[in-house]
Amino acid sequence: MSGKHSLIRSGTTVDQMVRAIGDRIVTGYLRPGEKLDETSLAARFDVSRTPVREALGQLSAMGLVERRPNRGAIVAVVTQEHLASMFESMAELEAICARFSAERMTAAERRALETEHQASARLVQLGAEEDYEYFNTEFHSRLYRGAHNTHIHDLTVMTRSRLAPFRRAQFMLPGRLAKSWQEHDLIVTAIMRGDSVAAGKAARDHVSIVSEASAVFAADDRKPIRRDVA
Amino acid sequence: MSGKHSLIRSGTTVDQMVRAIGDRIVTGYLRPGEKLDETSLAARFDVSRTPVREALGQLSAMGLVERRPNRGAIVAVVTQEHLASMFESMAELEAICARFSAERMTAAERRALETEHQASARLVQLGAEEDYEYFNTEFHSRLYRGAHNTHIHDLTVMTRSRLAPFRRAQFMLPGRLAKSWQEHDLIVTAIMRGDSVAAGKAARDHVSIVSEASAVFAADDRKPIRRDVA
DNA sequence: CCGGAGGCAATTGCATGCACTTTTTGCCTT
DNA sequence: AAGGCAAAAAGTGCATGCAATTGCCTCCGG
Repeated sequence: MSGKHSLIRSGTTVDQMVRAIGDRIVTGYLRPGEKLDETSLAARFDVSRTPVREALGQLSAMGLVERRPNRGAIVAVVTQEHLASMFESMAELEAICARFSAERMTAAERRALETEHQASARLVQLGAEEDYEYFNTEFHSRLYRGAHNTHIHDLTVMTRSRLAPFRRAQFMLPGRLAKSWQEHDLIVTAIMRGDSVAAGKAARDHVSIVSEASAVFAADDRKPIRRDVA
Repeated sequence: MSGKHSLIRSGTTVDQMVRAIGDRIVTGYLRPGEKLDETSLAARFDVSRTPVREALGQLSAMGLVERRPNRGAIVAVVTQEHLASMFESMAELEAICARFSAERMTAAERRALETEHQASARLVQLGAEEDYEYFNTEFHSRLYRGAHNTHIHDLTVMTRSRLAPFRRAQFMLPGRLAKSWQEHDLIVTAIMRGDSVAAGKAARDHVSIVSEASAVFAADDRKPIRRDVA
């Protein structure tokens, strides 16, 4: 949510805290279950506890942080079951975006999607994981925007960010890039010919496969939590 | 979001404020665009500004209020376009829930759904708007829970609450109760026979119709508030 | 009569302080 | 030595205070 605000280079300390802490969670620098001590965070960012508290409250409202009254906040811990439910939701949301994209993308949007997608083929050949990941993100963002529905866009982006910590691992899997590109290709092809049903299905399958890949890592990765905020 | 927390009879002042203010927004007591003055709210609920501020921050993260740095908070104003996008999203979300419900509801859940639905027929005959609305909410909640997917559940509940201010008006439309019941009946029937496609379609259509009904009211009803939002 | 500069009141943003809750530590008992 | 209890330490929750920003009002010049 708050889609428009996230673009703003906000001056308020609270928003900076939300972004700072949120980023660290989403990028996996802060791991699920890790304790978020108000005083330490305040010291770490050189602000008072108030903005940190407000930020934790907002992150809690977003689901990234879990707050136990009087007992502090921790990075939200997701159970296997909840993780699965998020991936399943993600698949459905992406399916909706792809379906709507197939029906509603403007000519310019279709062109841009296809162009960028074709360009990314080069990155697959080179095995440029990092760069491909960037294109991958951009690719999916195009689908979300192409749906021309701000609320679905917000829900999807939000869900995606909550899944982010569990997705990074997948790229270590060998052959993943080529597979991903082919799946994208199915989606693009369907969208280009305006086949909303096929686009939806292709997008859903794409996420499902990512989900399976990530689930493997989610299983073990979770034990060694205790770690201090630097 | 924060699905589990919302059930807790939370002792913390901030959560009480979130519920108090959030309820007033959702029920339409506070209208979109209305100014939310920290000091007044603090005085009104007899707490200091701090919990009010935190509550406003969280509500802002949820999208119920809009916050302009240094310029105060207002109840979120939704444009016609955004409203439409939320209704469309709602239709898709409900479709997903109905689809999953058709596939996954336990025997007990199906039984309860059908029983309650049949019981509500009586309320239609009586024209008991208020009571029917309660059943209606319960009916939809059953669908969300029946999907057995906590994240979809959260997204749906959240979207529903944001639409709440725009839905109340629809019940003034004559014949609405009977129509609503018949649409519910289509959904229930499809779910009972495990027809996920039909259930999804019926649910989507149901919301779409509500959407059209509400749009009428959204059009005029909203002017006299103070629309200084860009 | 209109438009803009300056100042004032109102309001927000953040820091600090204090009370209360939880957790830890150390001692005593068994 | 293990368990339990109590006091201290740590950390959270909320109130209050002060600086900073905004919006308004006035007054002046054109």
